[in-house]
Amino acid sequence: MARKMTMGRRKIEMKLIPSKDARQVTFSKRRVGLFKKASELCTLTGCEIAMVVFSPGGKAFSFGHPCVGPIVQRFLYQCPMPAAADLDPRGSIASTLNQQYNELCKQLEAEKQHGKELEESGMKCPKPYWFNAPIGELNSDQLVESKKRMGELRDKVAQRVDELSVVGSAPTFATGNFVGAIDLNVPAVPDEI
Amino acid sequence: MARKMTMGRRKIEMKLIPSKDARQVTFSKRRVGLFKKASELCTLTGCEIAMVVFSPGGKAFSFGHPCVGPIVQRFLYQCPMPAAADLDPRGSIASTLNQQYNELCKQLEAEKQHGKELEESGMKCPKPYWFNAPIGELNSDQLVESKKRMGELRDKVAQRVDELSVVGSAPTFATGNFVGAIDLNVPAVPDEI
DNA sequence: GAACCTATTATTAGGCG
DNA sequence: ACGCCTAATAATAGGTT
Repeated sequence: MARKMTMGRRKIEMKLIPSKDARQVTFSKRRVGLFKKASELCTLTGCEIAMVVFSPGGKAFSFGHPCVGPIVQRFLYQCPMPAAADLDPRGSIASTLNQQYNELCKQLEAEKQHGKELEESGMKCPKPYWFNAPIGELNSDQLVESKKRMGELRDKVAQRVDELSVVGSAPTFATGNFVGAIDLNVPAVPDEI
Repeated sequence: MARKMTMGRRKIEMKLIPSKDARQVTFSKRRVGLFKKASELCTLTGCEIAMVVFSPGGKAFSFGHPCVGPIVQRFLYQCPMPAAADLDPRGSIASTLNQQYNELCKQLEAEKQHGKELEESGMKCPKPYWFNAPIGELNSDQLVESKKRMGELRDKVAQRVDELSVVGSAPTFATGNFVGAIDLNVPAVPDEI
């Protein structure tokens, strides 16, 4: 009876891998797996995916089906055009943004879930007015939450300003030169990782 | 002895799923799996990922860590782009806000790693704000008004972010990212101004 | 659609060359 | 870095609710 040749796969904690070296190994392996999953999703369902990954070392990888640029472009500038809005004033913008919002909720939930195994905080934060709460009265968790929500709000404000600016004036670089090449498993920036 | 309750997982051909219905099911399941994989890669290795997915039905989903826009911009332009100012006349302000936002993202990530994030005190789904109305439905006066109020809100957010930054720990991250029109965090129900 | 279920397949952590 | 190996974990096809 042959002895076990390897220890086999082992469960790992879902936190930043301490060893920089092991981190790189895991990154390489999992990046391939991630791209493969994306590729499979495309062929199975015919969807379109654009993905950009910056390694811990700052090296860029990208996956695109059919290619990164157009998809990103379509995502970023989906409906700000008045003409497009006229075609579907409500559905287009609302439904798309709504999907994205739901996704955000999912991500938040997932991350909350991860925090469950750690301490609990029993904090209450009963505020419809978290926005105006005196900072001095916030505890640690509330502070964190407040930061997060301010960040989200900031993001939305930025987007809204952009949208309003575009509508209010002429769209600028919507047709500019984007990266149109098909990048598949190819580092965009040759550099050390 | 209980009989087999299900057929279990079965191998499938790696080609476009014929049934439109089954395709949608597979898309939904695998999209979640893909995003989870991406999330894990981020937490394990500290990398940054931006992903945009258009479902076979044309709906947009996105994943970003810490957020989609800056990563995409960084990929497309590698450095701060001058043309971005065209999108927003108040470029400097937006730039400052964006930088602060990136700092907050980093801080949040760091604190999350410490396991200090948790709690779901009702911030799962932020209430819709007055500025959620689809731009396509706004008339000229509403646009002007909306712009004005967004400006005010932006200033308030900036102030708030400053306050939180001072209270929080030291920020890091020095990349000159620039935010365009970004995804995520858009309240579900459109409202009127 | 989403959530749960379970048998099965797919992925991968840890080693080693 | 790349590939190979293996045992163990993770994802998921097909169902049901």
